[in-house]
Amino acid sequence: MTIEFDNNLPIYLQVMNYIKKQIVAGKLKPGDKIESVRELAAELQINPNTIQRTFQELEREGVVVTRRGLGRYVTEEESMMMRMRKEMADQLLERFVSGMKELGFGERDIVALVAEAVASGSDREGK
Amino acid sequence: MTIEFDNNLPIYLQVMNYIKKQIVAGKLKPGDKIESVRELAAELQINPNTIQRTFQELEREGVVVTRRGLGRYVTEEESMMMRMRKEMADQLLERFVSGMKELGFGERDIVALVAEAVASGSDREGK
DNA sequence: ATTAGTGTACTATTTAACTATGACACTAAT
DNA sequence: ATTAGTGTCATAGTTAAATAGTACACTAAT
Repeated sequence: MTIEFDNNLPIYLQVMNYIKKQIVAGKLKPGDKIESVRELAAELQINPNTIQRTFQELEREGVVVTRRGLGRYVTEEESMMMRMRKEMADQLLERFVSGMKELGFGERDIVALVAEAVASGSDREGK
Repeated sequence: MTIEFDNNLPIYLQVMNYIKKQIVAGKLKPGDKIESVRELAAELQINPNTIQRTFQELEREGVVVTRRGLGRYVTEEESMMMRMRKEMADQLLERFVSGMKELGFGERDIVALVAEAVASGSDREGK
């Protein structure tokens, strides 16, 4: 379990996204206990202070809940999950489409390229 | 002519992308003169040193050519343009598709969402 | 009470990005 | 020769991110 770090983006933001994705994808479910600050820091080889900041932000966003002395847990608010998923997807979509248009790609090109990219490197879907 | 700056990404990288997009989209053509360091700095309200760094990187990548005392010009290498366009599109595509999959979207969903997003907010294309 | 595992807080240091300023070298036009 | 507009370089200072190390408070289990 490692993260590919992009040097041009703050680490704490990248870890935030890493956690969010795990939640949205269902790998972390509402109420699940999250790794401790020190554990995650050791695992990702990051300073504990940086992980602390990561979780502070996630708590500010309402994604996780802290029980002092016990640990951190994924929020039980189901609506939060759906909202997060939609927000993150919308952002990905918007950036991608506007980016491609800025490169001069037409609408048909964009759809075709996605269809192609999505097909390669994956099994055939059921009917 | 302004850039929407994202605080989480270095300015010089954002300006680099801004220039590259202009070239790839044909708004800047091979051999075209580019705004001077001081001009662009004033226009974007950025320190000239930051713009200088932007262009240093662009030159290192072979995107622009410098004629000392004269100014900077878009490279004449046509192949460079095509390569850049493909590289930037591939990167956008890859990040988008892998991002959506990490959020738990299926292949059909992804294509459908793009088709929808691409259609809204744009004129009807000719046949 | 003690212990181990939590979150939290604080100070100090390093590094990269950005800014602010000033100066110098080259080129073309006058 | 002078001038204006280029790119280039150098020094210094500010800020945010990340690190390093230490310490404290809370909780559950023993």
